Parts: sequence; C-alpha cells; structure tokens
Amino acid sequence: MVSGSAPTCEITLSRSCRSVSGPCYVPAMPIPDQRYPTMADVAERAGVSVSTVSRTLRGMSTVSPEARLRVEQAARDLEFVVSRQASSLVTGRTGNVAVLAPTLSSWFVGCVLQGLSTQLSGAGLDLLIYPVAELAERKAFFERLPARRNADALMVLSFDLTEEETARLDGLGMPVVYVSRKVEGRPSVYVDDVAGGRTATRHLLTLGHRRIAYLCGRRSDGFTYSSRQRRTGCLQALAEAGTEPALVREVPHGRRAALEAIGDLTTLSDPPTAVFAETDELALDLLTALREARIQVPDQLSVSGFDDHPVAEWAGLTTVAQDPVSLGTVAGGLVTELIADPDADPAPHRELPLRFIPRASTVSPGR
Amino acid sequence: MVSGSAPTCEITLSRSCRSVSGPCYVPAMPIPDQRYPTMADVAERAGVSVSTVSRTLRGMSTVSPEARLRVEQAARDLEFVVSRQASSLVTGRTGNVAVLAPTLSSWFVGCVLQGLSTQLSGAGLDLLIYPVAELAERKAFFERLPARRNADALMVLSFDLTEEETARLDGLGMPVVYVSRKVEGRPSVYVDDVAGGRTATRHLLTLGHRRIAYLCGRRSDGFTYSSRQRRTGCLQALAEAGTEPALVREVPHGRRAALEAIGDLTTLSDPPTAVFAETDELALDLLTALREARIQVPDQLSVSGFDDHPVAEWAGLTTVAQDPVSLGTVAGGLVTELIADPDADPAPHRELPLRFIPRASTVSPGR
DNA sequence: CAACTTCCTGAGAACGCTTGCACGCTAGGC
DNA sequence: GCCTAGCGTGCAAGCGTTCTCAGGAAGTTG
Repeated sequence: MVSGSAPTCEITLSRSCRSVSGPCYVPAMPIPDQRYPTMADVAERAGVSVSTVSRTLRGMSTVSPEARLRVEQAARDLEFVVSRQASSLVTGRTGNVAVLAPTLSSWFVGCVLQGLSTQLSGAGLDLLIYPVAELAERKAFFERLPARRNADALMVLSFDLTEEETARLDGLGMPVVYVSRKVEGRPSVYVDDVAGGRTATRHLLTLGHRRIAYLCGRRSDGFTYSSRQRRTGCLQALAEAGTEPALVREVPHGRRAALEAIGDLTTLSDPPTAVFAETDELALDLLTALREARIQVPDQLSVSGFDDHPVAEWAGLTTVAQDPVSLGTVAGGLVTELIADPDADPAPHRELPLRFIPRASTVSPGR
Repeated sequence: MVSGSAPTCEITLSRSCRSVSGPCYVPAMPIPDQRYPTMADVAERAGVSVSTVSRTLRGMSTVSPEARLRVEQAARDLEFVVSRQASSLVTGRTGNVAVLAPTLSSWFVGCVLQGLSTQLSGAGLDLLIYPVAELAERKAFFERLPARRNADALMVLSFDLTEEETARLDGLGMPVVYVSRKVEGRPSVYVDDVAGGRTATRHLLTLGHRRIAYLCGRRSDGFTYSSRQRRTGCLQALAEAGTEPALVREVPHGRRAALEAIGDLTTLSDPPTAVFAETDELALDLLTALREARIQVPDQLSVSGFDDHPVAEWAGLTTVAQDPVSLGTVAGGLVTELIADPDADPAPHRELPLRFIPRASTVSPGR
C-alpha cells in the first residue's frame, strides 16, 4: 500500500473534446443501400420453394438430403441470415431476453451479465438491456413495460420491487426470473444474504467487538433487497449475542458525499469499533475516508465488506464472497429452460453458496 | 491500508447450490397465454381504422384531434404496445443498437455501456449486447454477423480489429461506430492514448527514473488497440529522453498467473525502478504482487496506471484519467445521429480529453 | 355554383417469414 | 393390380405493422 498523498496536479493532454473530422485515407463506408437477401432469393438460387428453405434452415427432418445440400449452399453463397423480425411475427418468439438492471457500471452487475450472456449466446438468445438507474425511469419502465413484445423473458437484477411492481411483471405474459433476489412463487437465483450478514457479524462478535455499525448506500427507493437482507442478518447476530443494536448508517449517493458521511462515523462520542459494509465497494470508500481521517485499520477500527470484489484481496478486506458470474450463468440456464419448455417447473429456486473470507481488516478491538 | 494478512479460513454458509422449489405462498405466475392486443383491437375500440391508429401512435399530424383522443384513450385502456417486430418488418428499422464488447465485467466497459444506454434510451433505442470474449466467438461473430438484420447500427468497443474485420463491418449495411478506438474514415470516439502514455512516462522520467517497464495484458489476439497506443506513447517519451528502451512485459490472462508474472519483474538482476501499467486494474494486480514480495511502493518501485479506476484514488495510484461514461454518451449521440440522418457526416470523429493525476505511488528513485 | 384545394380517413398491398394443408410420388400389403 | 401409408414438396394464408393511394367532406376561390 502506498502511504502519504501527493497534491493532485492536473494536466490536460489534449484540447478538450475537440471534434475532428479529419482527412480520410481510407475509402469511406459504402452507402448501406443494398437489400439483404431474403429466403425467396435463396429459394430461387437453390431451385426450391421458400417453405423448403425455411424447413432446411430450421433443421427440420422432412427435407431430402439433396434439397438440404442445395439450400445450404445457396444460403452460404448469399450470406443469408434470417430476419428475426419476420420469423418472430409468425412464431411469437423474439429470440431475445430482456434484462432490467439498476446500473451497468457496477462490478457485480457486470459479472452477472457476463455469466448470463455466455449462457444465452449458447442458446441462440440475444441480450436486450434496460438499465433503470433513476426512479423516474423505473416508473416509466413499469408503466410502459417496453419489454413486453420485444423479449421472450425478463430477468430482474437485484431490484427490491414493490408488490405492485412484481404483480405487474406477473401479468407480462412471459417468464420473469429474479436474480440476486428471492421471490416466493417466482423463478429466482440468489444467495442467502441473511446468513452472509450473520456470519460476518458473528465474526466481529467473536473477535470481541460490541459496538458494531452497519453501513449501506442510501437510495431514493429505500434499501436494496440484498442490503436489507444483510442488515437483517447483522441485527440477528447482534440480538443472539445480546449486545446493543447496531448503528445503521446510510450513506448518500455520490462518492464525495459518501466519504464525508462515512467520516462522520468516527467523530461520534462513542464510535463503533467495527463496521460491516453492505458491499466491498462501500467498504473501500470507507477505507479511503478513514485514511484521510488518519484512523488506522484494523488497529482502531475493523472493517468487513461483502462480495469479494477483485480489489478486496489486495486491500486485505475481510468479506463474504459470492460469485456473480455463476449467478448469471445459473439464471441464464433457468431462463432458457423456461422459454423452451412451458410446462417446466414455473418457479424454480436456485441458491448459490457464500464463502466467508477473513482477512487483515478485522482484528480484536483495542489490540 | 491494511498490512499483514490473516489466513483465509473459508466457511460455507449454505449447502452448495441446492435447488429449492419450495411451497408457494403466493399465487403462481399466470400462464402466459393471453394474446397481446393489436392495433386492430385498438382501432375497433376507438371506432377508427388501423391506419389511423398507426398514424396517431407515431405522432403524425394528419390526424384530427377527436380521433387522436379516442385512439389514445383506447390504447391506454388496452395497454397497447406496438410490436417492433411487425413495424420493423415494413420500415426496415429494428430500433436497437448492437454493441460488440470484449467483456462485460470490466469497469471500463460497464461505464461505457452505462453512458451509451442513457443516451440511447432517450432516443427510444434499445441496447443489444454481443459479448465476444474468446477468439472462437469473435471469429463466429464476423463470419455470421448475427447483428446484421437485428440492429440499426453497431458499436465496436475497444477492439483492435484486423483490416479484414473492419472491411467486413463496412459491408454490414449499417452505421458502425468505433468506441475507444480511432479508425480513419469511420465514425469513432476515442482518447489520445499515445499522448496519455507519453505523459505518464515523461512524469516518471522527470522524477529521475531511467529503467522503466511497460506492463500490459497478454491476449490471444495480440495487443489491445489502447494498449498498443499507450505503449507507443511510452516508447516515444523514452526515445525523446534518449534513455534505454523500456522493458515491455506481457502478463498472461488469469489473476493468479498475472500475479506470478508480475512478481518475476522484481527478480531481474537489474530491475526497473518504475512501472507504467496499461490499466489501473493491472497496476493494482502489480501492487498486490509487490506486497507479497515485500517490495515497498513507491520507495523501491514507482507505479503508474491508466484510467482512473475508482479505487485508484484510494490506492494512491498515479494515473491518466479518462471518463468512459462520456465516451459512451458521446458515442450514443453519434450513433443516433447516424441512424436518423443518412446524409450526416459519414465519419465523424470525437476526441475526449485525458487528465494526468500524479499520486503517491510515484516518487524519485532511490529516495 | 362549379372547380379546385385542403384535410382527414380507410382499403389494401406489401414486409419476410412460418405452417397447415393438399398434392404427387414411391413403397408396401393384401 | 388396387388401396393405403408415408415422405417430400409447394401453395397460400396468415403474423402485426406501415404506407401509398384514392376518395369523401369541408372549405376556398372565381
């Protein structure tokens, strides 16, 4: 780790955001006016009817070997790709899966999407992303349900939906899979956040901590589902131990504001000796704030996170590890199944394991 | 920063990946067998023809106020949503933008997508994601070009494409925008990676370093475009200064392997006194490896990164900052323009600024 | 009042595909 | 040799939109 801190001197390397439309040394892009070849073109070239082309390309068995060969050759020659729009019009299948995500820039969401996409691309499904960051967007999404006719299924990523919202999705007419969120009676893939919160807190208790704070991000729409669950686990562990209840601290959005709010924690008359943060990212913000306040971790304050973000190892951050990529993979498997087989189990649940990893950021108090 | 490192004791919190299909306390999901209302339904309810409904819903002015009102009411009553499949069949517009991305789990890509999506959702466009992690997938993508009839435009994210691949995309028949990558004669949004690499290296030179290593990830398909550019900048600065050429060190994929390879650097007989890493994420891996090897940063080795990843500030990592969210926003604006207006500038270029941020991880050698 | 324009509307032909149905041809059973 | 079965194929009817075109009502002008 690097100690101390140099003054941030900022140098602009290039003229700010200049717009260059420089000389083209390369032939310009051809004008996209050529029509794509259709099945009719393939049919003509192969000397068969459109139906035969369609049947061949979908791998139906009722096509003679000779016809199949000719069709495949023609399709290759013309670089034919079926129009999903046209076929979905008939079949009612769009071939894509919609994902409702709170953000795209978080490590967790990125990993889930990564897992999801590898799974889905294997099944020939495309990923359609609806990021819903703000409350207004969220409201609009649930009002219009734009995914309605554009996807075969919807995946809801770690949202803490209201009952009305869930009900609205029920009426969507397509499978809805909840990821990182347990919902009774609906397909869901999740971890046991309560147990995770409990384990992390018990660890702090075992070390001898009695004043423990729970740190979570404040959001316009209340707690995240996971955050709420982890908090529940934390409080449960404290209640079991019979110690005083945790200080629950909400941290406003925005990095700077978060740092300040976190700093406050240390100026309390009777400050906590340990902090359990909702996520590793938040825990890292806390570490930054603490360093600015010249408070030693773990000597003066123990810190635990949740997630096992890649930098947690480097930071020596005690944490509860989950594997978001698997979360995505499993969810992807579930959704392909639900799409393919309408009488599959309508509400499969998959719980993925958590793993507690103690590191250097937590020690006994007053050591 | 946390020093020392506790043994990693791992506790499984719940039975591994058990599959629960527990009792449903909530009414099960309704079977999706209801048909979605069509324009014909709306037309009937409003007492007008389908054409009028279509015109109204697309906001055409040639509809009488009364008819418009009735149609809007009927559409609301029935919760009507147009079928993009059907309309795209006739208009030739799909209403979605395809994104070719090397991964989804990196911070950089996540931020770009975030910016992109906010911009696109404003224009009523959906985001269709094609992640192409491996060479095989990449080859398949360029062979089949599955985006061909399913998107109105393609965004290529920080890929270092071959000339054939670029040429293939030219023939795609839709606008292709290159993000984080300058391509002559094609629309692109990028930063000046060469200047960035040069500035970071000059900074190290100014501090007095003479043996400088450039660290980059090794990929099956050679250097990333950005990585190559940054390396060029680094070598340029060294050449200007007339010092010995940099040690270029490629780090294999996979976290563990990377750590080991990085560790090697320190066992050289004449080790570098400073390292410039392709990305902050790589620089952080380096810091981890160095800590394991008990090598002090910055006292024994100075480290500079690139990107200004959120944890760079905490880590006190000197870096060259770029704003990937803006990259996405600007690219999104560009692409909506290209889709809407076919005779817009066919190859607009937008260069975004970089900002050098010296922090605690770089100091003069042998201090 | 006729002729012309303007405004709004609806009929109907696409768009590119899937699929039910019917047709012809070969093969097998009596 | 006739009937039936089965296989491979093509015809044509959609799927839910958009869009051209024609036509009717209303308004404007000479």
